[in-house]
Amino acid sequence: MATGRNHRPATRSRGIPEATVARLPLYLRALTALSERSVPTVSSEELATAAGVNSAKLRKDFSYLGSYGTRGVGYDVEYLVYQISRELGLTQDWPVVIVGIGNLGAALANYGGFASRGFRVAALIDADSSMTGKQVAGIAVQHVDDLETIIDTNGVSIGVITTPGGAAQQVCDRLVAAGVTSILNFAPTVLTVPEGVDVRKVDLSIELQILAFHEQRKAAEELAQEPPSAAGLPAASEGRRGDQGPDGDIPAVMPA
Amino acid sequence: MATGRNHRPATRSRGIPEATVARLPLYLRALTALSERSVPTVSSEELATAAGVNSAKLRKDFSYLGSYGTRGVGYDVEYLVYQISRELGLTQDWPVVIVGIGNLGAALANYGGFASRGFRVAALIDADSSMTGKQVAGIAVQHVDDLETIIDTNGVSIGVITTPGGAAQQVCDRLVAAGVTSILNFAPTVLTVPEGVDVRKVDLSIELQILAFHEQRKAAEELAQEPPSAAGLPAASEGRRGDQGPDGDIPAVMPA
DNA sequence: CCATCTTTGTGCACGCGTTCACAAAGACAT
DNA sequence: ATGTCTTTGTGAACGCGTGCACAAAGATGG
Repeated sequence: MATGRNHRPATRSRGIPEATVARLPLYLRALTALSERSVPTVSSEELATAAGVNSAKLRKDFSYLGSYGTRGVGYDVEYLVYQISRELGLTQDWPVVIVGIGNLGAALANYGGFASRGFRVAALIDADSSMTGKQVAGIAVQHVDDLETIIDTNGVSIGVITTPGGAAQQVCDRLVAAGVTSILNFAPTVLTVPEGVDVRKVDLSIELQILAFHEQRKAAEELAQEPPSAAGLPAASEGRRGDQGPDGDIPAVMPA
Repeated sequence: MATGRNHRPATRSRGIPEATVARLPLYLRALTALSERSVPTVSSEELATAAGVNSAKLRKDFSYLGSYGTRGVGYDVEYLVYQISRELGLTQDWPVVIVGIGNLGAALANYGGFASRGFRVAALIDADSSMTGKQVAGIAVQHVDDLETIIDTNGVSIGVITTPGGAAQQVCDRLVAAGVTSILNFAPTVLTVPEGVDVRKVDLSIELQILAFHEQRKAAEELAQEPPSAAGLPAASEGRRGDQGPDGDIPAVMPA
């Protein structure tokens, strides 16, 4: 995603593989839970199951950060929490703006998981004038006209876009021009940004479509395994699928 | 993310690589846009830029579905829309339940991108009795006590969890027991499910943490390259420059 | 101090996904 | 028909991520 031009070959940021970075927050959450239960140390095996990953993978991930474990014992929970937090940059304050205060924007504004991890909602911005001044999650919504000023005075470098698809690119451009260098995009649009700006995309409908694919596949498999019971229409159309259908193609069939 | 035991070995569902499946919805969206503009055919190069990917990758992706293009011309838009829709199982109706009608649940219920792609919100479910009967997105919220009945009578196989983290596993268990085999989880929890159930996770705070990591890295690099000038506030970046942003794109959204 | 036991850290092999680069296929003009 | 031009489809190479399996490191007990 991101730029319209092609990207570099899966950059390894400072030696830490992207895949590992993506898992660090997962470990952090599991560790935080342990910390709250005052558990002093944890083995790679335990932590791995808590985070839902393979223990070898976890150890390798940690090895990129340095050697923070003790053989025969495990990892010191508090120390690891600190190290991962530091690595992810969560020891500092990240002011964030949310643009587009519909249901989703409001949901994010209310989401507790942010504040607890160094993210502070600095401002809520919407294009609808009738929203301006309204309180959402205890914060007054501001008008999009003031976007640049807001970014500037708050030193915001991370922006969240929850506008309709049509407005996203335009908002993105303004955010970037105002100095934002990281964008979390919830709009169903491919954003084009200049070099040096990071974009991450969360697309609700895409996730569902991927699930549907697997769901369909499961249904088809089940049907195929089933004995010659009356599976829907018995007689069956003659050789359907005239030309297309990559070979062993099982047409769509609904389960449930 | 499922834990029970590990899942099929990164299964290539029916020969189509996971990575490709994850991109199909992206292509579909771009194609739909073209279709609405009555564009008859499109080349791999054009479609690739519209979808934000590499053209070679796109062609290879399509090659898994079969040979639907015409050399020297490109792909027939309408035909491709149909083929991908069919492949993803979007030609059929998928009833979906959303459990946990807070801000996020409401946002999803209102999200237009669902209905247009074969997904139908069959029911909204919440544990709070005072919510029961309330209309959200034109649908009456039902109580979680009736969860099993709702799943059963509507033939639901896909569930969306937007509850607080604490309730997620419990809800998940009930959904699965009632017959749901695909779950989209927005709660910040690692779900454990039996074999054969797919879970995809969307974690808002994880996405932000990944952005923070890269943001911090960019700031650090800039600082390192900068002459010993006072670099002001760490967060408020200023000097835009043609550096490289990481783009190896590993979504925090994981397959089960 | 030595033996044993636990758990980390990592070398290695394997497989998936990406990308390049090009031959084959078809369109189109002459 | 024949030649030229465009664009697909794919063989092959490469790089990243994963997981196994084990040696090294430290804890613990006698």
